[in-house]
Amino acid sequence: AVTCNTLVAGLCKAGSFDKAVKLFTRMAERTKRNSTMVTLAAANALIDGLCRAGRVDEALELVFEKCKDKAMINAVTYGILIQGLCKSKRVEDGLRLLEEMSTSRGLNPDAATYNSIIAGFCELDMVEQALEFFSNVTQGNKCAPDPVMIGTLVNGLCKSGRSLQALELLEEMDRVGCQPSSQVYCLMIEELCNSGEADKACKLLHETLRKGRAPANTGTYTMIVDGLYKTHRPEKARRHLKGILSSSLSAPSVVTSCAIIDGLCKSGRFSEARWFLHSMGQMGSKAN
RNA sequence: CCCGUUAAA
Repeated sequence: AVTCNTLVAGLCKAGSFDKAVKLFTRMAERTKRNSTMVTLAAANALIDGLCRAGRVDEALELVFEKCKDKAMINAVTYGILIQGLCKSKRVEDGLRLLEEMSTSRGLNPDAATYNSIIAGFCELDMVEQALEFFSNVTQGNKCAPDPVMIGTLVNGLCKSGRSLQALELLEEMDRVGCQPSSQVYCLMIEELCNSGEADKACKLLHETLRKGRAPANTGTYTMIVDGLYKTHRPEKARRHLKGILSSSLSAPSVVTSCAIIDGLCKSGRFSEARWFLHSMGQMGSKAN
């Protein structure tokens, strides 16, 4: 039965609705007793498939009108519908559903569901409302700040040209022990470089290296190196690059220093690359 | 336990 759930979900994602529905009905028929959890997961996958196909209203109708069985609705069902609404820019409807699920069904929204709302606001260029919603949820102890929410907000703020505010949020959340994925740091660094704040980007990279959350791709390093020399005096650029060599608890890894040298070479700064290699030696980092 | 959330290459 568990594999059937996964299968239904997979068929939906692959766009084969009919097959998924067929499988689902066969599952439902065979279900003897007490496997409501199992078919619930499959039903949710189907609802999600409908939403992703842009058929949110059909999904809503299915859940709230055609389905009399309360056991076939859980918090994930609501989460899916709320996401569906938000993705079709109907955040207000999503909020209504969010309200309903706790007040009239006693279901608790989780971080994923709250995040759908935040993402919905961002998509509508309503970052201000997204931030307000986020602080209501977290300050009101409904939900702890979540790494995904931070990612959503950072993305939203950056996309609306407020990268410095995004950085502030990132730092603030870091202080309360909430850090997003390395992809989000990657995005943040890119945005900072593009808005002439390569020095801040470099500092952030330094932080992520210390925390083991550094972006893994070399493109990020290239951007920082390029940005540093483009927007700052060479002395300042060197100081920032040196910052990565020093003051970390452990020496930078071979991949880190390689990536920096790579970035210097790719932007044609060969003498700077030689300088960096030399500095590495002075600071006790070995090249390979 | 299985189903839903943001994100770089």
